[in-house]
Amino acid sequence: MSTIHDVAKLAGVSIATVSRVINSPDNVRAVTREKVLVAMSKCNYKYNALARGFVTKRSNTIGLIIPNINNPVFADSTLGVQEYADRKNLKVILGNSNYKYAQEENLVNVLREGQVDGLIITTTNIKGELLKTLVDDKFPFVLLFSTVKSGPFSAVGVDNYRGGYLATEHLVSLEHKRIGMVAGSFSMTDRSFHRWHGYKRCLRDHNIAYDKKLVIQTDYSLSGGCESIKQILDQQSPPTAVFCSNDYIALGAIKGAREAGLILPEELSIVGFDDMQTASYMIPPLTTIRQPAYDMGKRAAELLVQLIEKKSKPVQDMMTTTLIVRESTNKYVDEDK
Amino acid sequence: MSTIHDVAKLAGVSIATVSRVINSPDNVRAVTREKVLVAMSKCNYKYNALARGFVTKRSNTIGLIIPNINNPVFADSTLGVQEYADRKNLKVILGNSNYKYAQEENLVNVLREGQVDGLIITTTNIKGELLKTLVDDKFPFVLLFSTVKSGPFSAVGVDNYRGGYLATEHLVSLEHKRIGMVAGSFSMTDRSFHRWHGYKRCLRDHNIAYDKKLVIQTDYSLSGGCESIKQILDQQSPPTAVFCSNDYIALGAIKGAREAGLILPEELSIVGFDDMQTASYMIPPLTTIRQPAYDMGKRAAELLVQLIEKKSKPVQDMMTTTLIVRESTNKYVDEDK
DNA sequence: TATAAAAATGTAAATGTTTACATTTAGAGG
DNA sequence: CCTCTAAATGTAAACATTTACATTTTTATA
Repeated sequence: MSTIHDVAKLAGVSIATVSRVINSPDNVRAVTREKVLVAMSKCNYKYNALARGFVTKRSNTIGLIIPNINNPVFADSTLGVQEYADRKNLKVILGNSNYKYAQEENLVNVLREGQVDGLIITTTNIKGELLKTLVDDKFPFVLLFSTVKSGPFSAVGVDNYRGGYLATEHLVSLEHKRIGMVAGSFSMTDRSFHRWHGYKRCLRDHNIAYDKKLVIQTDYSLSGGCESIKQILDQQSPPTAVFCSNDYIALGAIKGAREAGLILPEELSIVGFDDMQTASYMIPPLTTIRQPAYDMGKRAAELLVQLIEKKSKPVQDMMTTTLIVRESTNKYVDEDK
Repeated sequence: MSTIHDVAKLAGVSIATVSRVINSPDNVRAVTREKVLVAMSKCNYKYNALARGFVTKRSNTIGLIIPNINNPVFADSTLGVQEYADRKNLKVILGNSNYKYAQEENLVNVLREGQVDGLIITTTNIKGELLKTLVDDKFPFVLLFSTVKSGPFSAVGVDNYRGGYLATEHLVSLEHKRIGMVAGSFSMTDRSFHRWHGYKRCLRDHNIAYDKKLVIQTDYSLSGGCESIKQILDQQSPPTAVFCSNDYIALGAIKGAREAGLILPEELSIVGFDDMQTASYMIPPLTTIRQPAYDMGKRAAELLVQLIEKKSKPVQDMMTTTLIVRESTNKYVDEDK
């Protein structure tokens, strides 16, 4: 492996000049630059980014921690992060926490060892020590799919409370009275928790009594959604509509409902959350609360870069959710009539 | 930021000893180790992985290049790679080529600058200069979702020809005579190409004439599948069964077929390829050719580590595909009867 | 207790860049 | 052709580790 020294010798210049043609070619005379370039290809020079990182204290790499790349909404946000990172010539290291806080801590610690200039974290535990430590150490990071509107760090998210409210309101407007919810476990993320509060509040605003038998917590998985809906459905007076914490759970729930013998959406309306890419390809196409995952990822990356370059104070960016009405929800029909 | 030197001074030992408690703690006496550990936490020492990488010429990071993280099958394989990488304390840098060879080249070049100890590549162009260069430079890499059974590099894949054959055979066994194919563009990957050959061969073996009007190439997207199936269906004698290059396309195709007014699977049978996680949650649940994406990712990572540690010669690992019969395929019914 | 062997620790060089500062060169204006 | 200024280039230190080798300490054995 040839180094900058070999190139310098071959080209008859100093190593500083070689370094300059790499980093600021405009500061070297055209003839010299040419000489160096020729020498470089002659000795098959490969730039050593590790050495550069060592001296500049920059790896030009950022870390992205998400719960699970299998969930399309996280895949979308990842794509957004990458898009912006590419533009800035940053690499992105991806880690899955699998909704486990311990795993999240572990990832952060590993990545912080100088491997990464900053972090984008979709956290599972907003209250954890982890974030405090990062703040204390002034380590650049931004929260993605954040639930907080203010704080000593940058964040991009969405008003989950409002999203939950919106979803429920849609169901109410379709004259449903018994509206259930399949919620992602509150212990796993508080996003689900806020959506649940929006759901409850909306019921109250419309004088519908909250019935805890219609709410179930599950893990963020297809099978979780499938099992849970069956449980909810299997009781005295089952719901006629269900709000699912996210589309992924909704996909499972639709399958579960069908397996329980229901016809959708006539006998059961379902609303999801996220608007993942395949939502409109589901049968029935899923009515859902859209959050702009791709844009959120992109924005998070942008904020992170600003932080790294110390160009800005922490910023919290809350994007808007929108109700996308498709065909998984239906006006309530009273079968007794 | 404190360094190994600060720790050494504080603990009253040499820097070599500090280095040893980090890298091979068993080689230092318990009392000394304790002293060092205490000193470390006292001055809030943070290990500098960049400096280590610089001297050891190892970043403990591998690169993973896939076409698109949005396709669940690539998400699955990514998870497999990460699982093994975690076990070996390796980080993984993820890059999306978006099925563009130029983007793939670019990613490889960036990552090779000493940032990465090895690469796992799901290539879009098996014939490209890229692989040759990597081989020439003896840079450790393994091909994932490879189509080649031998060569001067490690690879893990699946017999796509056989997979295509299997899928078609299933349709033939259901007595279909007009069997179409929605293929991913051959120029994008040769996996699709091989599946198509398997399809053709199977038709021939069963004395069914190949009709090129029943085959269409599209990009690997949901909308691609949706549009293409409509096109195929919209002709004189449309197919009664269609083999889709992958599940992602199949998901689009199912939507397209429905929009064209067909009832599935009675009026049109569809077979996919991949068996992505959501395949069994589709309506109808998708009959497909399973390839073990997660295991393939894991195996690829394993082979890469062996290559990096120079423990092995290149190995090609071909895993088996299996037909998973669900409900998107149906026995052919002749409506004229 | 003396000695040899093994274990623990220390010393110093090496790694491939960037960069502040110093020096040289080129070009402009008289 | 000289002087001055600006641009180009060179010099050398710094970065935080690892590691081969040397030295010291500990342990085991006679």
